[in-house]
Amino acid sequence: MSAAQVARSEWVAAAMGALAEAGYRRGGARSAVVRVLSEQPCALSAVEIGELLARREHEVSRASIYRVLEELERLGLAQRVEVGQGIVRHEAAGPGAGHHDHLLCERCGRLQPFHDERLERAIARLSGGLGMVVSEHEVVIRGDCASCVSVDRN
Amino acid sequence: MSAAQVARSEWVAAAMGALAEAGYRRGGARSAVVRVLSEQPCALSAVEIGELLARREHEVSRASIYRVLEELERLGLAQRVEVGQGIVRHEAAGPGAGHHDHLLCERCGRLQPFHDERLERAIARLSGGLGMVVSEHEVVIRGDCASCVSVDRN
DNA sequence: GTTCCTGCAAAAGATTTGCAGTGAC
DNA sequence: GTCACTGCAAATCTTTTGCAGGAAC
Repeated sequence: MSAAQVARSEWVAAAMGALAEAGYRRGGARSAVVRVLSEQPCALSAVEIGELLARREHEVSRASIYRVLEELERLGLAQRVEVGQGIVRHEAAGPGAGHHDHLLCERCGRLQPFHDERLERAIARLSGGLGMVVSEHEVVIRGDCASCVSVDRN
Repeated sequence: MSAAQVARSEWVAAAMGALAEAGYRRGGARSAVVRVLSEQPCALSAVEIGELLARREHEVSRASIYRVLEELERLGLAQRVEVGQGIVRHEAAGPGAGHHDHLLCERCGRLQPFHDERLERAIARLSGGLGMVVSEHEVVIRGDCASCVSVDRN
């Protein structure tokens, strides 16, 4: 099991624990959404989550997906990532989920995670002086990804 | 006239020029939207732009606002800022508009601009090594703003 | 006069809500 | 047995599109 997989299974445990502690019971839709989120490298839209679930486990209603995502976000276990096309994407967040930021290709729409220590330090330092209780941050870098640019050259 | 106001009027001129150069004529809705954007310190939603215009100039149809914003974004004169509630906000961007990043209060929903040189440098340095042609970036820091926190203390 | 710009109305999506049945505890 | 969870259908809201009249050039 890779380090990332271990971290992800820790996130599943943490998420289920936090949900239980908040008085939620563990219905099928809820754990299915948690499981799907834990396996993704990057953010998914509610529709994509629904499609994945339909394909790999069993159909879960769109409304339930939205409700579960809302709960997870309220508890700080998931994070909204809003980037392009008016669609909201969601990904695992909080303890065990591993923070990352995002690269968005403006041509193909692909969203990729990345991480940079220097950037994180700059934000941490900055956060101290804002007069605001900072809970999280998000960086989106937009441009044309390598594969789109190389297609262009042909 | 303050430095910011000068910059903003430069942006209006640049935007109108770029639009003209791209073959657009100057209809009422288009210049009204450009003017409203130029006066705002931070991003507005299409609905908010419509309300401001209705109050201060004259009613502009929602569809036209969306069309103008789309043109401006295609020309790099405006930028989408997507942050919470599935609503897309828009703000002036490009030459004369002054880049800034965003602070979002998760309690009151207020969006404020901020700028930090160290952060910009970290992102510029990072962008070089991504294997991607970077066109812009956006940083959103979320948390509870000073006024919301002080309300809490009372 | 031609071509572009706008507003209106309808359409298309995404997200939320109300309600009744089912399942967890 | 009670209360929470889920699915379904309807409602809401934002954004997009088609079309006809009006305005810029």
